[in-house]
Amino acid sequence: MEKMSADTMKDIVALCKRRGFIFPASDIYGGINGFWDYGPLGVELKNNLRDRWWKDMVVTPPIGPDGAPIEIVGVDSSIIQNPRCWEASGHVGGFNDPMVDCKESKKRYRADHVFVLIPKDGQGTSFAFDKDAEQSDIESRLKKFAKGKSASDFEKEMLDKVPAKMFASIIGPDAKEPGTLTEPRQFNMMFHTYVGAAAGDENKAYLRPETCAGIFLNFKNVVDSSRTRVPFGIAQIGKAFRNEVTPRNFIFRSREFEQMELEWFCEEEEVPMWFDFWVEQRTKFWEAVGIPKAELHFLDVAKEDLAHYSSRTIDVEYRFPFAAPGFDELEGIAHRGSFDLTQHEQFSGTKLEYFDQAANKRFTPHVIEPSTGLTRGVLALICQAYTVDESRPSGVYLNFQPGMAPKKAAILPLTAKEEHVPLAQKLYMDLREDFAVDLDIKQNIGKRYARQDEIGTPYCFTVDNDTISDQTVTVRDRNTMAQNRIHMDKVKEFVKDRIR
RNA sequence: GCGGGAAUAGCUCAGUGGUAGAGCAUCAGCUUCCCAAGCUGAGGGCCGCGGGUUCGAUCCCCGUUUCCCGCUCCA
Repeated sequence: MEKMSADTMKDIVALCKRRGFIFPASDIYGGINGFWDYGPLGVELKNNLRDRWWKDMVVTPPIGPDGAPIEIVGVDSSIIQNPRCWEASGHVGGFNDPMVDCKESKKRYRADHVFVLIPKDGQGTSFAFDKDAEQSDIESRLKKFAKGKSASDFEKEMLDKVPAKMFASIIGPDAKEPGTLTEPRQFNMMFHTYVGAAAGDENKAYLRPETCAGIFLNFKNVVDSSRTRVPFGIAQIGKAFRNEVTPRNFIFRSREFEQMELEWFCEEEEVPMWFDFWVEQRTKFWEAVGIPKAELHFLDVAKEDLAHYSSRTIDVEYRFPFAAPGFDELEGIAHRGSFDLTQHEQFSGTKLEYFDQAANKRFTPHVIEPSTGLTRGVLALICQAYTVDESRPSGVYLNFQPGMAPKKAAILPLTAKEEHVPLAQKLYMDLREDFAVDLDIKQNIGKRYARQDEIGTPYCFTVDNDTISDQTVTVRDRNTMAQNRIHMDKVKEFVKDRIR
């Protein structure tokens, strides 16, 4: 397989559009930044990955360390919730960073990460510094530009606390002239909307920036209604929305995306064991859907980079072509502690403790969260499958793991002759009861194989003259292009054996 | 949000101040017992959108949107 590069992305994007996997949203209007639509094959691929995740999590959850299957149930919560839930989660206050741009240095700063030295006498210019600036740098800069004043002549104030009218006299951290800093602008990652006809602050609501909140909000409902016992998990798949500053890299960072999240509730003492368990399980999942372990990277997120709620996070990263030879995040497995349940308990006034009847104790479970982007997963599958092969007519094929392929098989009469078509139709009608399959009658066989290669169909079953006499068809393998004969009655079993 | 580049058929791209082309794809027919995407033909674009200059703009200028690259950002 050819080495991945940033250029590969262009070819992948073109193929995705040409063959109906992914289109720009609002394409005929010129698109809209950060939004993408899934076409006929894209939606099949996405559903396959989604269904596989759901099956592995909710329908047939993994075997636990004690040898018994663990317990996971699903929910499907609303995208819009009571806005107070986002205050509890920290999204309203937490990701509302005021940003400042410098017109001179073209740099952007978080206003709460920059401090300003303001002259105590109110005269002359003020100096802005990054919060991590070295004391020696501060002094040398003052010596150079402060006209005889020293550090003791200044008051320190964070930039986001400085009134906007004073900005004209501030020299930015990387600037030489005063007045180049723009006024702080709020960058809130959450989309907001209004519930009801009248638009006003009192009915402002948010589109969820992640699906997990809907799980925590329903923790009590699930426990009360489903006979689940800690340890157990609640899974959810759904859309989430983030007003990304810069959507980039095709569907990798988009403003509307789809998540598959599991919140695993357990006792605090068992967290390390379950954490390792989930890292292993999730790795197996990605391998099973066609991502080799060699293309994955496990990043133990450094303490200083951890989200406020997490004491440990492992990012499962994939070698996306735009990141190669590096990696970018595909899934995050986070220990969220009891942060969410505690927060929602406080903000809602509803007890979210768990009562263990056997041990007769009451506690707030800790949470391990394997959270992955379904749409990022789709991109990873496409990138992984994309294989250049100059020797074949299509020049490229998609090497999907058969279970993930949008079409599991194509049924092709070798010619459009009367004898071949009815047999192919019969096989098609039989197979489509169980699998997504194509029946393609038109044009010569080479063209049809090439077309199936390009959309990643793993098997082509071809009806020829021998089929008429002995009911066998050829199976043509996408990756090897090799052919074998099997009986028509065995075709369904053949496919079934290979798609899991 | 900043800087740079790009925008012409579904895709990849040529092209010229006088209202457009190729290859592939799609469709029809032919051919073909298996990679021959071979042969013949057809459909398809007010050249991203809006302004300006000009007798006339796909081409020159400005704005805008989208995409790509680099920053920034990514709780």
